[in-house]
Amino acid sequence: MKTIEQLLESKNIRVTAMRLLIYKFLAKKKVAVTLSDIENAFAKADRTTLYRTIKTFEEKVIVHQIDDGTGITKYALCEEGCNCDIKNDLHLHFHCNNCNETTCLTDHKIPQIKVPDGFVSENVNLVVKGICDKCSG
Amino acid sequence: MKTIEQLLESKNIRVTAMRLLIYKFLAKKKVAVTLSDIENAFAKADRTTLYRTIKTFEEKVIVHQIDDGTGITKYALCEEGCNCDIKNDLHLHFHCNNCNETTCLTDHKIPQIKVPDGFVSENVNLVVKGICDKCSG
DNA sequence: TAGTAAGTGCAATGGAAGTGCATTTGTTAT
DNA sequence: ATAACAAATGCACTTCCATTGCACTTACTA
Repeated sequence: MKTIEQLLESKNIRVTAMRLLIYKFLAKKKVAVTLSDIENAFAKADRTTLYRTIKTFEEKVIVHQIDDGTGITKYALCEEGCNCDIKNDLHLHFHCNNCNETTCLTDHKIPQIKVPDGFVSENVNLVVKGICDKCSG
Repeated sequence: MKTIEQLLESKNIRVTAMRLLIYKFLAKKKVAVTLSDIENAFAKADRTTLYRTIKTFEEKVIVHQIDDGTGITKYALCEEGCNCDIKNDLHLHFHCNNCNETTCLTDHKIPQIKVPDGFVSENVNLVVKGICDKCSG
């Protein structure tokens, strides 16, 4: 079990107080968060710092970006077994039309998609929308 | 073979010069277009008009909206057999990472996606990214 | 411990989406 | 045909999120 510090160092990211806090925040959340969510959680910190921290995490494949169709980009920690690189998230996401939360369904792999001749598939973005487990209960 | 006028009338949309032009523009294009694309094509017309025209078309299920992950919403004509309603496009889309164009793969249906217990799937957004036929040639 | 590279905060910009209101155009009933 | 009404269009403006430039501070390194 790596500490967060070790994780960051292993990816050549300098350990700072801010980054640890943001990492912990993301880890605590089970769902994908927007930049505003982070901003609200750390009202004292500047928006730019949060933005750039997330971008750094993204580059170093600590978080992945999710476009769930709300028009606002969300972010979630890459899981242990998450082999998404910068451009590819290989699992699917679920967006709840009720509570507006987006969840990573890490262990649900995206089925192989056939594309027409001449098209080369590099990666796939798949968002399922509906009602999540908390809201359907 | 319906004329465009007949098509619009059948959906209770008033036929105007602008709407005919925009429809023809969409029909000529094989790929999904952004509002800016339309704006550039009709420089004399006001952006608001184009915006509201597209929104009208969308409501009346003449075009469908596509979120291809670029952050900019695109629009494409619903095909003859396209049974997408306002909220659901049932086919998948291909986004070319090279030319940045998004194509409807109308005859490629989205496979059934399994979601965990408690989750209710209402619709699915699936965008395949890669290299399109024009760019891979 | 000085010097440098990276991180942070403030201010400002840009792009796309959306809205209010006045004006014009089209439709309908007399 | 034309008056009266409804819908469409154009202009101006606003909002929201994403992004960048620059100054300042903090952290690593020789």
